[in-house]
Amino acid sequence: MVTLKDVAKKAGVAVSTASYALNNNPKISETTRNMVLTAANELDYRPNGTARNLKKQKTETIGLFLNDLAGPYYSEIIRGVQKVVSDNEYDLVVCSASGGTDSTAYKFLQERRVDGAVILAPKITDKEIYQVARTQLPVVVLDRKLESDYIKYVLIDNVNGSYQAVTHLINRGYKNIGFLSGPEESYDNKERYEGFSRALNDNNFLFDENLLFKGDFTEEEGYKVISKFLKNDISIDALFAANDEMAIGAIQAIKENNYQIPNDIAVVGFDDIRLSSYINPPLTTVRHPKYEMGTFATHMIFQILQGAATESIVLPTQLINRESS
Amino acid sequence: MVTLKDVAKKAGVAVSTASYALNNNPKISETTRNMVLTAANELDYRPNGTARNLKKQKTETIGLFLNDLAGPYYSEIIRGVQKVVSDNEYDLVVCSASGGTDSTAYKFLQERRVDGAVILAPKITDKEIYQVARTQLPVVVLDRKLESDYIKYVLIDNVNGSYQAVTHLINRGYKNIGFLSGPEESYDNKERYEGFSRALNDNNFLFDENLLFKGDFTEEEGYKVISKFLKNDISIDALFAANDEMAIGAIQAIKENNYQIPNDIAVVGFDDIRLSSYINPPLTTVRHPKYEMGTFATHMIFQILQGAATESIVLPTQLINRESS
DNA sequence: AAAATTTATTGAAACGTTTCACTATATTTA
DNA sequence: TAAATATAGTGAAACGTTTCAATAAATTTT
Repeated sequence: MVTLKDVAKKAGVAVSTASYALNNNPKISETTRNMVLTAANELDYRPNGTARNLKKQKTETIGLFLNDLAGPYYSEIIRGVQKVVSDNEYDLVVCSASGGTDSTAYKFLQERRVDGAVILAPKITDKEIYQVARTQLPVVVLDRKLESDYIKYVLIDNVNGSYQAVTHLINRGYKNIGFLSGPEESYDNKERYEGFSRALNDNNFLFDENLLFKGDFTEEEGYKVISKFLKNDISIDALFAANDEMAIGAIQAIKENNYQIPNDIAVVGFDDIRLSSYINPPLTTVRHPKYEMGTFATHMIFQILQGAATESIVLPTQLINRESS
Repeated sequence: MVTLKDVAKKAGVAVSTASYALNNNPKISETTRNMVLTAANELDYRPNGTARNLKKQKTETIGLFLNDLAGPYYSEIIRGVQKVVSDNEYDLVVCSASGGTDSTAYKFLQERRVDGAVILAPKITDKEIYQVARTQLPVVVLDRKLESDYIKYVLIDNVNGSYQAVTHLINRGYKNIGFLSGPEESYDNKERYEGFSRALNDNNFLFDENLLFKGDFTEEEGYKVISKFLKNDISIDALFAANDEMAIGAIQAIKENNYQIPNDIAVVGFDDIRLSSYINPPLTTVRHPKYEMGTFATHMIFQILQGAATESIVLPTQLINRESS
């Protein structure tokens, strides 16, 4: 492994000179700089990032920590984060947060291997986030309402989004609206249920607890739960799913039971994932600005790193009317 | 920032003792270990990963370098890589390779911030890969045929896959088969074209150069190119697209021009992305084992790290027959 | 021509760990 | 009881950089 010391020796200068030369410090004369550069070239020298990071006490790297690296849902958020990180000439690493306290996410946060973090990973607890956040490690969360000097949030208006979706169903004349729920502890799920409830209340509907279906945000579970329900009963004429994945599973189940969508049963989802516009029938859903979540969140990280003030924000949603309702 | 020194001072022991204690070295007595542990707790000590990495000369981190972090195509590969990395109790970071020599991927490779790399990023040149690969940084490539002591590849049998797809079209009686191509310099594209050509040859078809459509692997471009073609001409009865994204764009174009799929024009894609089975009509395509690409590649990395022998491999593909052909 | 300033280079400390080689004490063996 | 061994803890070097403070040489100012 060739180090700066080797380069310096070969160039016949001090290590410090070599360092300055390679970093284009103006104190170094043109001639010595060239000597160092050629030496470095000939030896095929590569600076050691770890050593630099240790000395400089920063990594110029932002971490994006996700529960599931591969979720289709995240694509646009990743793009947004990537954009702002590169604009600031920082690096981005995306890490998994599954696996609790020995997840990569947790380690990277604890061990200061990033200078800032965008978190969309319910598995990381509030407590852990409070522990790691500080000036040199600002955190922006996308999956909960958490705030302190170094912690900000970027959320979407879940309540309003589902309120609109459900109101839309009511306006179209649907009477018995089911709720296909995500995991109970999920912040997004809770908020979406809240919007659902409020819309019912405001229209003097009362909610039949039997129409609350418990899913887990996966297509598979949406399919299973609704299949099972339709075997015995068909007391719903509309279904609001807490996310698109489950809505897509539900649609599958409904079609397999030979009900018409939206005539017999209407379906509305939440998220507007790519798939939603391609399925049959195309899914009515609540769109939210995923790319912007990424850009805003990352922008906030850099604001905090620079000591500037920032405010947490809640982004608006938009109902996308398609043929499933 | 509380360091090991602070912990040692508080516990009244030497720094080395504190280090041994925290790392559960058996040389340390139960009592001192506890003293150190309580001190660490009280001070809320977090070890500095960068310092440890520097000293240990390794990061226990594997990098997965992708052209586009957000591509839907990558999901399963990521899952596969993640699996094997966690099984080996290493960490995974996924980084973008867009941006050439100042991409994060390039920097991480150069600066030894990972101990091994899985690369699926045509933007990183062969030369760069040759430069960085070595015992302490084995590389497995998924997008080209590159090999040395520390570089292995995991590829899919592109030629055979498209050969089968095209043979399938011929067997069904299609006569005028177009090829919707990806970027010309893409390894995958070249191989897929090769399989296409061979299938035509072996069946004594000769290829009309006018039926070679130049796309870039995106849905949008597939749509545009085929739309334009269908405006003037309809001399094809089948289309083989070098990937599913373009096939999906083509299907859209064909439907908009009021041709029936597969009666007027059949379409076959390559990759079997999730969307392909949901669109209308469901897309016939060539499936390849993405998850396994990830697991095999990562497994090979660890083999090399442990000084064991490994062989590059080519994985088989499978024709998935759906209603678009 | 001496003093002051600028320019180019350097040695050494520091970043926060790990780990080798050593010492002091306690325990066992002959 | 002396010698040998085991146990528990320590000091210091090392990992590869960056950067401060110091110095030497060259240039400018008085």
